[in-house]
Amino acid sequence: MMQNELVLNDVDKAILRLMQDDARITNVAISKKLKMAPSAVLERVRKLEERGVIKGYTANINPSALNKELLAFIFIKSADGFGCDTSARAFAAIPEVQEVHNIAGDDCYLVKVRVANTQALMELRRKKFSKIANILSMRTTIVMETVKETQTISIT
Amino acid sequence: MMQNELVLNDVDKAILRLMQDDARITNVAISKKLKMAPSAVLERVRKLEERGVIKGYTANINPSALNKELLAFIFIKSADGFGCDTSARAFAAIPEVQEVHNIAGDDCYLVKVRVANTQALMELRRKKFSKIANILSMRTTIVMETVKETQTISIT
DNA sequence: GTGTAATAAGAATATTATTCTGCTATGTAT
DNA sequence: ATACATAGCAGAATAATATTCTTATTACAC
Repeated sequence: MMQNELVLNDVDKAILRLMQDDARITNVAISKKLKMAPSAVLERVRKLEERGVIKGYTANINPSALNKELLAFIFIKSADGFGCDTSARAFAAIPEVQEVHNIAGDDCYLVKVRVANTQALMELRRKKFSKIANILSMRTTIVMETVKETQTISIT
Repeated sequence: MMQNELVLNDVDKAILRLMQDDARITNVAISKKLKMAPSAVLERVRKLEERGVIKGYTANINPSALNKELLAFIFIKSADGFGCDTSARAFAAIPEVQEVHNIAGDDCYLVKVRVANTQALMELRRKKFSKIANILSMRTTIVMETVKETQTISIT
């Protein structure tokens, strides 16, 4: 039998902690920290990838280096029916859109976007969002300062 | 002279694109795609790291594998004075908090949290947030479905 | 021209990744 | 209890990669 599809043991968690902290850590480094053989670590990492526990690896780039210093959240009311995420997919297809969430309470979406400046934000709204059907209203909130921004999940 | 502190050329951008897409890509693989020597790529990657263009590398972990399936945004009004981010730092120190933004318009914070379920969210509010001084009010918005969630920046 | 700095290639070496084999523990069916 | 299958890990051998160092080239300032 196998029922370990969803179960992570302590070794898995330790690996995830290390790779979440530094995705470019070597297998050898992991194996030393965990006092295991590199081959055993490799096997576990592969299984974590195969099982979809690890979805991928990303480099975190400084937004200002790419002249993308303006972060904003846009609340969008849409005429999409229940279970229909047509406009959500359209939002997601825009490169400047980092996140699209269907939020409770107001039958609307919360969209996180990152652009160069307020002018670019205006252009994004006019040229990209305005083309998307079903949008009833948009409310934009601009971020003045970001104190913390990670995707890190606390592994206990 | 050197004024390249902030300037990225096409090679840099190509490297960033590749590493943003897959942070565990090898130097050799990058060098083949870019038709360069591995040593040259390595030198550029190191400089990107040193200059802070690349802030780090992260493994993207499936939240449901870690039983963190509830995402929520909390809008917090605080009595912090201007330029004072005492409570923001307190928010950032909480492991379940993934993002803390100082947003315009309502002298308040937008905090993104990831927890197991609604019960855990309640506990987080009671045990962690309620201890933080200066909080005037909190409004929580629960995410029902996430259509897109990345930190990826479009590199043009 | 001359010097300097940045950039990249190439070769040599160190380190790591990967594969494969075998061992052990665990659980299951007979 | 015995036999069998499976998961997990270690160890060794080999393939691949990372890293260092040297050299060449270019661009640019003086």
